[in-house]
Amino acid sequence: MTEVKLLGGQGRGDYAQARLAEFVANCRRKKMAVTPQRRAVLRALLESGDHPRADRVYARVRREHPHISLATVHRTLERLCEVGEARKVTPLHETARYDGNTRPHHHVVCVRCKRVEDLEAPEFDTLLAGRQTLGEFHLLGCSVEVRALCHRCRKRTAGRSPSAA
Amino acid sequence: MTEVKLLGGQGRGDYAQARLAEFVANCRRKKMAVTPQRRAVLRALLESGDHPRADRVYARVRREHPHISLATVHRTLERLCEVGEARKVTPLHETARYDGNTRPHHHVVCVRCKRVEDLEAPEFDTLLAGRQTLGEFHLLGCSVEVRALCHRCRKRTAGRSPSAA
DNA sequence: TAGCAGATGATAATTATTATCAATGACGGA
DNA sequence: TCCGTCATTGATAATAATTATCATCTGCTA
Repeated sequence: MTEVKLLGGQGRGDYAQARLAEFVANCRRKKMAVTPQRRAVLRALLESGDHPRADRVYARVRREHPHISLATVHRTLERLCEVGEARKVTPLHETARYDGNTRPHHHVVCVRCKRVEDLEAPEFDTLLAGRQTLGEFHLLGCSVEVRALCHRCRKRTAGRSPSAA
Repeated sequence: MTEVKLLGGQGRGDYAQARLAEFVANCRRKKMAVTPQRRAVLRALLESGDHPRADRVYARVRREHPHISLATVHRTLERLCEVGEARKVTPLHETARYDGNTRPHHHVVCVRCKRVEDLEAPEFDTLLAGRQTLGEFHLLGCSVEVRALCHRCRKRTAGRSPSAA
């Protein structure tokens, strides 16, 4: 059986404090303004151990910051992802794509042009194969999305590291 | 190096014909009406080897079927996924979720309530570790989404197999 | 501390998807 | 083969999430 570990919502307390301090330092380094709104959005994100949608973050930030705009929350979350302070748990293509191939398979997605190709990689499936459950979860299967740059996009892309990592 | 294989757009010609015949048979078995629209949508999906969005499918279907409604295309694609004739290449939660945890990790998502938990599974990453490219793709990393049922949802869910597989 | 580039708030616009509902047509039974 | 029923369709309105716009404001460097 392979090593897989569920992580509890560990984004609380000290961790949040440390990350917030790091964030300020990183902003200074990157010449990115440290505004109260940005701090508040990141704090709200770190304090909610789950994976909130923008509107949940908005609701939480408003408790301390009643004047913040929803647009700012959206913008800030995107910004945080760009600079590597957060991750967006969504596929690279925002809108639904459909696939007529019903055999089990995974996908490679170009992070730039969002082109999707099918990928056969039975290894991925075998990793969970022996396992029925994980903590309180009853496992059904898994989908792997391999992030990549296609040939064409690679030629045109300068280094903008964290957003793709 | 592990066995991973890119699949070309193999959804053409004979394959489409066979799948279409199967589809009709499956509909009969499941008492689901076989309408020209449904046939056309599935054919369009099979004929486009890529992973089209609903609007692309709509555009293609309209060439033969100028009166079809966009709503029907959306409905039909969803329906096809429900009965296992197609797959939706999108996370289970439609709207963006954000994650303040910047360590590399994956996710478990409950297919019913869409709850997301972090998952540490280095094994997944090692599978691609030795590999720089895959066909014309330059690899960057991968995200695994493990589909599961959380404890609470499991208790309330009757068997509706294909949509979750 | 002044000035400016970048950030914000308010709001409009856009985009994808779903809901509504009357009209239609697929399909099992006569 | 025809008929009645009920799922499906088309047209359109509604919803929901996100992005664009733009005037105003504010961190930050000099």
